[in-house]
Amino acid sequence: MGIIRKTKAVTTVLQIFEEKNEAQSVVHLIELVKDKMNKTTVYRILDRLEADGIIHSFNGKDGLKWYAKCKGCSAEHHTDKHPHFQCTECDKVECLSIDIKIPTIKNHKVESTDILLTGRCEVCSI
Amino acid sequence: MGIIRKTKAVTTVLQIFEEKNEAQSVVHLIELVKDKMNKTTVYRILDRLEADGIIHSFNGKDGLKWYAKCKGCSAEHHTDKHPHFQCTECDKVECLSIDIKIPTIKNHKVESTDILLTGRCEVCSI
DNA sequence: GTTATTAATGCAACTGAGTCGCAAAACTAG
DNA sequence: CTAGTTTTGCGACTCAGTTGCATTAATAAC
Ligand SMILES: [Mn+2]
Ligand SMILES: [Mn+2]
Ligand SMILES: [Zn+2]
Ligand SMILES: [Zn+2]
Repeated sequence: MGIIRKTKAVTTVLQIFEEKNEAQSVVHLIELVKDKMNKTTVYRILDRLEADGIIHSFNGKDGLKWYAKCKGCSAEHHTDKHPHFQCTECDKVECLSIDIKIPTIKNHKVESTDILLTGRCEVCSI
Repeated sequence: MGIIRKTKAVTTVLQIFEEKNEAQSVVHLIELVKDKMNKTTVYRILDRLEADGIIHSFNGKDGLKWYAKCKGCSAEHHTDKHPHFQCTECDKVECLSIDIKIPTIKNHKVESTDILLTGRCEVCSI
């Protein structure tokens, strides 16, 4: 599965991730490209890009869905797992390249870990 | 603010948390009491109970809002912070009383930490 | 117990993110 | 260029959560 055809819409969405180089909420993304494509298309393109290991998704503090570029993932192996930080002031999200140790929980099989830190970002904590 | 009047509806909601003694999704809670009160009332009661430090809220894996009883919190001090575990099979959520160390992130002021682990619970991992 | 005050509730309408089905358009292979 | 398949637009829909307002119920004062 995943991206098969490189359409104009796909290129437009990918360019946003390349240029801005930071996490994007779907709501914001839809706003950015609203003159170029339908919101349903945005959702579907993001789905395919994620299935291909090009971007990854997570939920922000207000429950909205966000996406950011992956580093070294493929359709088969989504290896780029990390926590996220969202600023309470400016709402920006950063992918954190820190490793947080999760202790084993007896009789439970942990399959995934979602960590969202919130607080003041570098710019907003001045 | 918080709970001021102990109404029938408030008592009903509180009883559910006392009896079941496990985390409840708002959607499930509304279903449980749908013959006794309006869904808006459920949302408002949960808000007030949370403001009073009696319950705490978090988002489950599918983005739905969940609540569970607090241990030792008050309206002023919400001290009962902990990660949650949601089963991918049965959807149940557990409050985990484990402590996960978050390293400091330079130039960032971390104010809160939301951790959701997903996987197989004790019952479902057999 | 009665009354006045104010908080809590019910109800209906609304909001907004995300989804679905289907016909039309755009790719790609041959 | 053509046929086969994927992608897109569009409109309608779903569903969790919210809002405004009129009504009801809890509490306190008397
Ligand atoms: Mn990330
Ligand atoms: Mn909990
Ligand atoms: Zn910021
Ligand atoms: Zn389970």
